[in-house]
Amino acid sequence: MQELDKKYYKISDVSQILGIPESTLRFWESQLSIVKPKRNAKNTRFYTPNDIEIIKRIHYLVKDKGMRLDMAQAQIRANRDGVDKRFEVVDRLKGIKTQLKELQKALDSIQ
Amino acid sequence: MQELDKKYYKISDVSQILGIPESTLRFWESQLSIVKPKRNAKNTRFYTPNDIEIIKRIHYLVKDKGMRLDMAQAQIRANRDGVDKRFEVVDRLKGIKTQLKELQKALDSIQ
DNA sequence: AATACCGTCACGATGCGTTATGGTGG
DNA sequence: GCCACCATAACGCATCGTGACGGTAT
Repeated sequence: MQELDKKYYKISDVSQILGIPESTLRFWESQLSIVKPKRNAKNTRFYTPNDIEIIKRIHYLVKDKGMRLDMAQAQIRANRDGVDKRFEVVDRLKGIKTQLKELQKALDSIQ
Repeated sequence: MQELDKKYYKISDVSQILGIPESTLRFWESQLSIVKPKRNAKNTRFYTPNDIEIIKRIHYLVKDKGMRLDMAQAQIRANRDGVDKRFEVVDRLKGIKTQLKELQKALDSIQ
């Protein structure tokens, strides 16, 4: 996995890191509302590591999954909920794990 | 859910049932290898209920999910495995359920 | 004759991305 | 003057779907 330790990246950096042309990054930004990097006073884009992660995901959905741009965006948005639900499930499983451990202890203590 | 009790359907039936033009059904068939309805001696298409289910799924993936036709097909093919894996998981969970029930019985029988 | 299929081909719409142009700032 | 950025628009390409045509069978 790529290390993204800087706070902000220029479009040329993102292009080079992800192997996506700058023109494509600009085009995606024009089509999607999910990627809106910060700008400085001179209107230059500055991408956060999180921006880059989102772009990476778009690239995956569009190139590998064959999704349309807007649907990829919808998918990513929906996935926020999906991820949250997964965390809920994990939490419930953690609870069950605790119960099972207690059960095991209880069983061990028998005889 | 729609009842598909006949064994075979003509293209006009499928078109009417799914609300998809015949031309589109023919086009999809020309592009995909996953929908190849049987033909009679006169070359007329005859769709099985299973064919119709697959077409319904294609329609969902392409229209609702925004996938490209070929990717929708790939997804459906991959999903066969996915479904199988899910069944395996269910089987394992059934086994665990049985074990837990036995455990419960064992616990109940203690004092 | 009218209807319901068939294949093929041409056409148009849309989505996607690149290229070209001209402009600004360091 | 060079370079990196910007916006905008024109362009090319592929995908998708429809419509039209002529042909065959009932």
